[in-house]
Amino acid sequence: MADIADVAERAGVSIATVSRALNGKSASPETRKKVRAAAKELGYVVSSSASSLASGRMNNVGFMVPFVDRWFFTSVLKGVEAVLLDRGYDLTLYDLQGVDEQRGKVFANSLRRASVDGLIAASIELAPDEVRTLRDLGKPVVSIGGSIDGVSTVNVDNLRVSRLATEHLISLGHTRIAHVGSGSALGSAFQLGDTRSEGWQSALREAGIAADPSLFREADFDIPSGYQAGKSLLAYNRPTAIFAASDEIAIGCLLAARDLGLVVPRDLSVVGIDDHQLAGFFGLTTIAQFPEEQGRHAGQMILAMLDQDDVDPQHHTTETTFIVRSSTARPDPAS
Amino acid sequence: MADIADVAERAGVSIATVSRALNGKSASPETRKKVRAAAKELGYVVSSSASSLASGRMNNVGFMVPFVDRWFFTSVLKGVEAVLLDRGYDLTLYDLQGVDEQRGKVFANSLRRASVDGLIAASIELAPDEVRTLRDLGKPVVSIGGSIDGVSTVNVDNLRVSRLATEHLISLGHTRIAHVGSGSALGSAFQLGDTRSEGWQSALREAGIAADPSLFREADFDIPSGYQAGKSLLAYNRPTAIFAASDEIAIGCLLAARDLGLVVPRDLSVVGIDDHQLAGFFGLTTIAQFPEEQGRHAGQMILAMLDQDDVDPQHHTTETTFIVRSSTARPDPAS
DNA sequence: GTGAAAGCGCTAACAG
DNA sequence: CTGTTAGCGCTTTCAC
Repeated sequence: MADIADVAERAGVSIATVSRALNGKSASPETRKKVRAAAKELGYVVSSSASSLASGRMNNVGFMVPFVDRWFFTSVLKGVEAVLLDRGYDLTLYDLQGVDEQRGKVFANSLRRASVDGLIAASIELAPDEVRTLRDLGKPVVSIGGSIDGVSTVNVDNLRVSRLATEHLISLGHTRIAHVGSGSALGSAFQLGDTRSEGWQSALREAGIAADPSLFREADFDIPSGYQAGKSLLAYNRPTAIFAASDEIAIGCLLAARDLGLVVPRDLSVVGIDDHQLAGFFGLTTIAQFPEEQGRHAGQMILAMLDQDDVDPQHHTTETTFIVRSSTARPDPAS
Repeated sequence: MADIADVAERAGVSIATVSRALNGKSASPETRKKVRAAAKELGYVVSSSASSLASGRMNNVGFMVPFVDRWFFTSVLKGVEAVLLDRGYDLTLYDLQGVDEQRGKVFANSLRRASVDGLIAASIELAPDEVRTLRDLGKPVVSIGGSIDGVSTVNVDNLRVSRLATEHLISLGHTRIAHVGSGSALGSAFQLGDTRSEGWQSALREAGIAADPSLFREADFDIPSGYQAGKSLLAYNRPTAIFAASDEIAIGCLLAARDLGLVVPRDLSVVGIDDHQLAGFFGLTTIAQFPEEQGRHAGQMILAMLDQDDVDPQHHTTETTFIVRSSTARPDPAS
């Protein structure tokens, strides 16, 4: 591998000049041309470790998620990656695989080892000392889908969204409205769904309807889990409507209803959150939350923080869109 | 940040000893204990760039995919990540986002910059000179879902699998058997589906059935695209069976059939490949190919190559399982 | 705008 | 088993 000295020799300039010319620092146009040519001829590429060691910049951003194989996270990832690649940054993925304890490992192994310039955490509750470590290291953090003290965030207004969804069902005349979302299990370490449960409860309360605890089910944010929850919810003394904390859960409920011989929306109304790729195929009424857009925004935020250090924490709320399809209707008076 | 010298001083040993003690090289148990203690007290963590610069090891493996938001790739990713995290390796994600030209960029920006120790490429056709560059750099490569000259591979026997799927339909008595898969568009740069088309053709040929070109449709490997293809295939002069190159395509076809008022499997049989999470819900007959397992295997392969350099290219074929559900049956004699 | 030189923090011979 | 000593390849003052 050709190194910077080879390029310098070939271009007839000093090592320092090569470094500057290649990094867009002060250098005469003419020198720059010579250097570029020499570099190309030699097939020279900087050594990232040498460059990082000398400069302290890694050109790499970490992205931490509780799961990679969920639509929401994959979509966010896509948005983040698009922005980063475009700016020549690499993306290091930390997939916690649903095991919160992995977080400590990742911190010890990678983050503190300073192998990334910053961190984007999606639906993850970082511990205060982790945040402090990162700040002391001068590494910006942006959190998606959850707020962490003193950290920039990209979010949707989850409380509002879940109230909206619930109110939609109420306004159609439903009173037995169930909710499938995440409880404490994942919810605490991974900031997933508690706020949505609150929205459900508060909307019901304001409508003068008591939130029936027997109409709540916990579920992971995927289709099989939504299916289980749906089956259990619809087996006996069933609700006329379900507010699911995600489209994947909602689709699971729809499939459960189908398998139980229920007709949607006649026997059951279902509303989700996301606007998942499949939502349209199932006629699912939902609230779109554009995760890819959230990812792009988070990516831009962190790049901005990298460019000009110490920016104050920013907070961005992504807009949502209510999409009414055919999975919700007035309750059947006959039933 | 405390550095290695601080630890050395505190432990009362030399810098070199600290390095060795912490890296599991020769060091007396007692020294090791002292050093560990000192490191912990100071909150010391190696600088990855310094360590990499000196050792040439990055502790990082690149993972390249044409898309992140497809079930297959997400599943593979999950498997790879599990193995790597477990061994303390980081994973750098290169998401080409369906744009093959991104590959060149990634090569220039990251791979040659030597920021990874090796590369796992899923369904990607690396150019010969790219492979050569990597080999010259001493960086192992493993390819998943496609074979590249002189590179280790993890694969399923795509030809066999697609023949199997087609033969299943033939054995049920179908003769108008359509295929939805990938054509040349993505197929060439991203090794996705051409082999599966071949399997379809050859199985038909051997059964003495002419593969009708009008019964072939190209599709991306996702549900919406499968839906489009299905709609177009089933609109007019329709086949009695469809072999889809992936479950997502197959599910798209199933949804298209549903929307056209067709009853599966009475009016139409559909078989896919994957055993996608949703396959069971749709009663889809399919051939399971365990992508997560493929990912784990690829991860182990590359770790092995990293441990003992210059191993000969290995080739691993993952087993598949035929799963018959309710989306396939004998053609309806009435139609 | 350009060159010389001092590290960045660690690992890997090499002696002992 | 441990200390000494070279670098690893680049960026960045500091002079000029």
